Amino acid sequence: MKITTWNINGVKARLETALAYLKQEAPDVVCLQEIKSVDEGFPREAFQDLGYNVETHGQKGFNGVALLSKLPLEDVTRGLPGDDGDPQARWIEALVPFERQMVRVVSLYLPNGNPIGTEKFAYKLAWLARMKRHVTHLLADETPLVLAGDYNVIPEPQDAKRPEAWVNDALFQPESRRAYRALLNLGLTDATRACHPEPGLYTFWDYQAGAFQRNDGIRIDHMLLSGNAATLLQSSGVDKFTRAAEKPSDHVPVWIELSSQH
DNA sequence: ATGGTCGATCGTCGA
Repeated sequence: MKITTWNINGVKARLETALAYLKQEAPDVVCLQEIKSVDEGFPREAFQDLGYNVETHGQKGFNGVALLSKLPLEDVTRGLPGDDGDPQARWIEALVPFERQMVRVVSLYLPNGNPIGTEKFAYKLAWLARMKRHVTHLLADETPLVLAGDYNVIPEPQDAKRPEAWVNDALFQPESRRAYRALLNLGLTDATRACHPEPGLYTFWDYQAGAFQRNDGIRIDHMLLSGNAATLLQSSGVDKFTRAAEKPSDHVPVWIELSSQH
């Protein structure tokens, strides 16, 4: 089973780009972030025509996440549990049939948190703490867990072409990185890093100042796997070629292949 | 040091 995560930076602006990619790569499950659409405005029929079941958690203007799956999605949860008053649409989880069992898949869009020293950064850290609490609950279940999305965290210096350029950015703050490590320390595996230990692998390049042409990127889109999901991990990849196409997102798709066969 | 580019929406914020 191939699972892909992609921050598409607006589903309306990216519709033709996204459909062409999905037609070509045909992942079984797709986790989308930054759909920037309300649920009623999401072009679900276009994805259904490619054979996907569609579940969205959107809001007006910003944020918004979605799950697409060729097999039916069950037990859909919208919103990160732990704060019913949070209006920001950044989390959707569901169960997906896999072989003779189920896998729990999450599409998440972690807060950016810039600028540091503001309520936006405090919200990012609070969100990370809330995510850790919820993931702890999810891990108490034996269902394999895949946490896919835009984490807005540069885990290590090797995850940036120019780490020195990010020292005052919320994505590379010690507090952000510490909270991300605390997630990993629950027993999660960074699937991309597990398959590709070498530095220089990025998932985001700013639109500005020719960042992609200079390969001035960062790795902030991650797939974290529970232990029993990591056992199923066969391969992973980052589809950098999409960043060079017409009307690209500033993020590229990240994928994993899961199977119990060797 | 500043501005540089996109998307949603239509002046300006968020990234």
